Amino acid sequence: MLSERQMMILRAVVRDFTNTGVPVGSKTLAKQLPIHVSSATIRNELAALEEQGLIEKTHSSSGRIPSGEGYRYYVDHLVKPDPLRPNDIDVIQSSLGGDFHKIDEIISQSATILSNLTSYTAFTLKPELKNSRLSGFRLVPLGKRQVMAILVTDSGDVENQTFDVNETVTGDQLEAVVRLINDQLVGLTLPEVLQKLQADIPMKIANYLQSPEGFLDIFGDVLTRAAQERFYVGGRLNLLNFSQDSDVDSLKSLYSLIDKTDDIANVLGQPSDKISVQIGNEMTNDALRNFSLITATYDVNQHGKGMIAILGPTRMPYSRMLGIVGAFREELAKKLLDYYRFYDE
Amino acid sequence: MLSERQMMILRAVVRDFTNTGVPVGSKTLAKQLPIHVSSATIRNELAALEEQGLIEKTHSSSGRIPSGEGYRYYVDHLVKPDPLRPNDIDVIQSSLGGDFHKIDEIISQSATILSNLTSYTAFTLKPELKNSRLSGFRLVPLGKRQVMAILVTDSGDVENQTFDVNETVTGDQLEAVVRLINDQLVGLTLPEVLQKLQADIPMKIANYLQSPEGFLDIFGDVLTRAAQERFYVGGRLNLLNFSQDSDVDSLKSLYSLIDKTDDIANVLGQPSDKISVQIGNEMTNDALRNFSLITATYDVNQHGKGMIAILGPTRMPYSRMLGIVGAFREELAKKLLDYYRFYDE
DNA sequence: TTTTAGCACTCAAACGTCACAAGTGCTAAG
DNA sequence: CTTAGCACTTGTGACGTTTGAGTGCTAAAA
Repeated sequence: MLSERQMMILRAVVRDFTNTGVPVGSKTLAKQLPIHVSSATIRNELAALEEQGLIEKTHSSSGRIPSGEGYRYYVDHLVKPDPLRPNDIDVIQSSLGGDFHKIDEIISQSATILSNLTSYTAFTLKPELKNSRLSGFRLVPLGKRQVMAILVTDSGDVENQTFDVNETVTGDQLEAVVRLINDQLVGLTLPEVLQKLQADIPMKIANYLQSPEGFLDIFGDVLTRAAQERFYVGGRLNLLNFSQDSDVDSLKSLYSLIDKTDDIANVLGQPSDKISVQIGNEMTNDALRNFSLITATYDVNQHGKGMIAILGPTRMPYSRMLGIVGAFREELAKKLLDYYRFYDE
Repeated sequence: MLSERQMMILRAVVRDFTNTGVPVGSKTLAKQLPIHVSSATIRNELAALEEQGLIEKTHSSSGRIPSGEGYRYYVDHLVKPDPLRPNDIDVIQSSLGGDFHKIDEIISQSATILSNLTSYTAFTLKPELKNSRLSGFRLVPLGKRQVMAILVTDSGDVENQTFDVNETVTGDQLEAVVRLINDQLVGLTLPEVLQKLQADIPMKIANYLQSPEGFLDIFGDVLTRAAQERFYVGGRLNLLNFSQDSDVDSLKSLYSLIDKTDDIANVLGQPSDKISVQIGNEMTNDALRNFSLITATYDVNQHGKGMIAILGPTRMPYSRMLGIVGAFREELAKKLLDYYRFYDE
């Protein structure tokens, strides 16, 4: 249990250290704090905080820096999100203000904006597609042997893929297959479609194609891709700013991490309505030891929920970052609702 | 003009320095060289080479390192490509052996292979499309408002893009436009198509659509993208290995350079049948000061020529790298000819 | 004329010493 | 409970020394 004064001191330690990067000592704190106590008193309190594992020393006679637990306590109990700076508001307005023709453009642009605002690396994830429905399927013959499969969902997402047909398949056959798919599967959610694809569809298709496996593979492929969570990353290069003393190896593993959709999904974790902060030492991945991750969901009502996140050094100004993430999720939700309203009408 | 012995010494200096990274002195050279002379003699020769600007000292009493001009002389006159290591041959065979369904897959995979072989960053560029021809165009209505434009070339490339039609356009109108395009433009090379698009096509289309601008934009867009040179990059992260003392800024500019197609095209320069080496100081871009670029074309007969390149530190083992690039261009050409043979038949 | 041994000289890198500044813990008095 | 005072610790940076690799030059040898 911390006293009021200890909280005040812990808050000051975190704020000072995240701003300057220098371990903070008792004298500095005594000057900074609103209360009037001597540095010796602060020293006693610092010792108490260290006792509880909230702060630590870099060497036996250094000032204090927050420990992982200290950051945790700070973000859980002591921090309060900063309001946006006027300048930041401008940036959001102007970058998100234009006309977009695809959801993906908005989401991808958002990653860029977030990374610009924070000067960290940002991730955005479009609203989950689990409950979007198949609204159409086409097979378009392109030439001698190539066919393009196109899949459209009711949320306006389009996924396509070209493939080779190795045997001679007639246009009539293709049309029959397309009609079958559209009759049987349109209107179902994507997971439902995937399920049906395992069940009765193969037999029905066998009426029109002698070897339906190849086709089913393609269809399953493009379907999975459509249903897959789609990540966008902004400000990749900003990671370079925080690689202490050019530790190339950990940088490399960091980059391979953020380029793998699965891994990132794993790290981001489950969506929750609150803005969540993960401190480096709390994350399983070793490459993230010196980083913190702030994640938040945004809510587009019946169109589902998406996620935004920023990845920066553990030593980041949390109040400002929480302010940015909090405000941006709202703006993004608004923008997307606008977009859907236009698209649905 | 260099004497035989001077050439031998320069070659030894470059080879030793590219291997060890340490400035090389007269004693080391005396031991290494096949001829039997004292270090003092070598010192005299080194002074002569320095006189000519081919080598230099890092400080007044250090060993010698090759200058930009020294590297140039070395690659122009002294180096001879190493034969591939058996291991490298295996890597190429197994990575390029499988079945590919798109040219782009082969080219992109090639960038990865090259970067693995060299542990540098590799670029690959698919055979130029300037003389490939438009072989088909489709407009596929996807839903209330969305339409997908698909363009196919005779080399099997497919390019597509979805767009919104803002007014109510009937399926008949779309079909008429598609028929017009296919009648008038199929069989022409892509540059020819682009040219016609500026000339008489707009008027003809105006017969079917009241405001053809939007459509022409889309068509031009997807056409340009199809005709555009397409780069693939492999081993991006390897650049991190050569950033001396974590010079974050130059690293960043390096990365933004290689992510911009236009800039890269610029740096790679014009194709030439010989394998070409550009030494850091010869390149205009400052971020490349400490790098060298080896580029080579590969030739797929009537299907045009493409390019491969590797970017590594100026201090790279040129003989080995030239061997790899030389061998790989052959393998790639063979593979592509195989691919086209299958596709064309 | 070319090569070589010898020698004085240069410089980076490694190392130890020293003083300094910032900070701590502890004690004893307020 | 707070604070002044003090001894103690440690990173940092300045400075001088030593060491080793390498150079240029000179004069003798080939």
